[in-house]
Amino acid sequence: MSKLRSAPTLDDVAKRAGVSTATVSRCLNDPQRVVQATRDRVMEAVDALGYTPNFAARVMAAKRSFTIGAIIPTMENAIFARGLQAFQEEIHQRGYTLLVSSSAYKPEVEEEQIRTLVARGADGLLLIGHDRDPGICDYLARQKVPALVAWSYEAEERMPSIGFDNRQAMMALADQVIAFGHTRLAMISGLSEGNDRARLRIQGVRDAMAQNSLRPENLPVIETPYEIENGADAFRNLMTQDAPPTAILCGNDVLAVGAVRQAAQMGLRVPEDISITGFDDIELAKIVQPSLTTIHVPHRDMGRAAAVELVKMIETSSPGKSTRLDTGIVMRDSLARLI
Amino acid sequence: MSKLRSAPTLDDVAKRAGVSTATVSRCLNDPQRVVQATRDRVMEAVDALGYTPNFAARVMAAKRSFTIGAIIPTMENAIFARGLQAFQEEIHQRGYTLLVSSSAYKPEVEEEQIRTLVARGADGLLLIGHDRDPGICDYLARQKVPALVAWSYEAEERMPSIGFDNRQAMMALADQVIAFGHTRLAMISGLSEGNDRARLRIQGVRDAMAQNSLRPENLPVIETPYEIENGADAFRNLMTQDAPPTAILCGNDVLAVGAVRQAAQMGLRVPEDISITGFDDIELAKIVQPSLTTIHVPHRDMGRAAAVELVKMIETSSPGKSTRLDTGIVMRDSLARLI
DNA sequence: TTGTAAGCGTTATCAG
DNA sequence: CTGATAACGCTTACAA
Repeated sequence: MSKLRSAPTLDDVAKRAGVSTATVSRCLNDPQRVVQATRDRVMEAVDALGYTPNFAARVMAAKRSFTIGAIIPTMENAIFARGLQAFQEEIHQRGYTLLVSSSAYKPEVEEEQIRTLVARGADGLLLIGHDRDPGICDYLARQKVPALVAWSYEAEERMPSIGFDNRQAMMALADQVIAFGHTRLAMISGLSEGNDRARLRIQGVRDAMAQNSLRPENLPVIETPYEIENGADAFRNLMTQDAPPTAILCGNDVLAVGAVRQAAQMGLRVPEDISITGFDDIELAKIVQPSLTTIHVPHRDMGRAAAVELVKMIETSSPGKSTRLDTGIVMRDSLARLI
Repeated sequence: MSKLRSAPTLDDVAKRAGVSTATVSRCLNDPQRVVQATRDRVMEAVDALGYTPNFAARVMAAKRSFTIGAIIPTMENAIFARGLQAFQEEIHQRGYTLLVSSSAYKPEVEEEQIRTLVARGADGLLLIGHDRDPGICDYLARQKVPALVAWSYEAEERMPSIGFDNRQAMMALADQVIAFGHTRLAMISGLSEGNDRARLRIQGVRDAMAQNSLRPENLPVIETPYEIENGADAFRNLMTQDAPPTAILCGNDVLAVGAVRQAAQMGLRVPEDISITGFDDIELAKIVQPSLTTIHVPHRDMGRAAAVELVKMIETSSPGKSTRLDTGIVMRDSLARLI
């Protein structure tokens, strides 16, 4: 009948300390509610036995997991790494643990992950971007699991968000490009379906063109997954057509790096022969040659702010409030001034 | 008494389908054990109610979580990203979910994470490298939680491992460097304390020197955390001494990239004035100029193999067997031939 | 301040 | 093939 070297339980600790399980539980969760003497005895028992509370049991009883789930489109490239790290540090400080999973940019995978995380008792969820099936928002509302959107800011959306204005950021950059005398623009974008960031960035370029009397409908746009190779392919594609562009705006730094490399491969000088811009300002942007003119995104600030807000939503049952962070243009070497 | 729009439970489903909870449970876990007719009725109820099983309850009852935990030193740079992604894909295919956390290269954090993951009912653990307190291995053994080490191969260690021979890989590279005529070597390493990969890579360089009649004790080694900036600082340090080296071997690509950038900053040409090598062959290695001569590590294969092995350990209670993967030297542009 | 005992939502063992 | 029912380990009223 003896549990052969299995994990010690509350009961074991209670017995060894000569108290009830309730008291042990209190010692662990709210130490002030038990007198010093018993507390000492209990704690002694706890680490004599090497006791660790069983998480599943705790979640079931408390209906609270101190776990926050995050679903990001990808872990492979660095886009989300830094912000997530900051998010993690911040919630950890507040006593929460982070569960990360990646959806590979697939809506149906994201949905499955959301359900999994909720079933696992996540107290709150961090999601990327606003584009998703309303049904899943209903689900979250019904389950009363607070969710916060990051990497995108949109006050009018149903879920609160912490991020930046993707359209406006890209519009500012395109504006700059045009101010430098470029009139033949092109764009290498991420897949815009189900990805509001990608969609809004394209829109930003178009809006800048319209504002500057260029014809947005003439903007060549290639949509492709965010991979270096794809950026390279798209670049070749764009440059081998008649009247190639003088400036290519890329949906993110990864695509831009691919474009820069392909340019070198084709014997084109950047930015003398062709200007290329990025978005995100990840580490790569500084390292590639020439270094990338790009949009700086405050990854760490965003992660931290998201953490603070989400924890607040969880702990006060507040609906959550949206915050818009600023981005800025980082001028480096991949954009040429024509005039 | 009505549960106001709370998550539906097994009981709710059972009632709606007019069966017992046991039957519903069986429908979900082992459908063959219940006849088509009832199964249909149950399934209808399941998705009419939008039922998702409560994970904590399931874990408690089944003592099985279909969760695998992985603790990696860092998520910030790309070193582990690719391998982990492959690992995740592979276990997901086998019905497991991955829980990732990062230890920031701190042994005490890793230990805490291990305990947390075990408390959460992880069925198995993926750990990086062999260097850790034996106490924690005892703990894992006592809890009967299988653990597998990756990124390092060492048949003699207590835990089974899937990885490569860090010493030998680095030795081969150093050998090549020496064969190219370099005699004044230096090394920029990661912090070797608690990091067997770093330690063994240093050893590899020393062994190659000894084998080639150079004096290993003369090798200048700077140990520093794996960050680009640190690689740059170390490089400056090394190059501003008397009789600077002609080749610097870096503990990984991140440090090497820092060194390359600092070289440019100091007006030194790579590889004409100074040769620099990396380790890992992450994406960065191809992008930096000049591209990095480095050690290629089969990240994805390693991740996949680790997944297969760990799941096997979990499902068959086998002790696990170690596998050594091959690495290779990738010759690019950052290493010069002197003779 | 501490103890008792009723859940929490599953799975699994028996019977039927 | 299906139904009761006893765990699983913890939290939390409620009592003492």
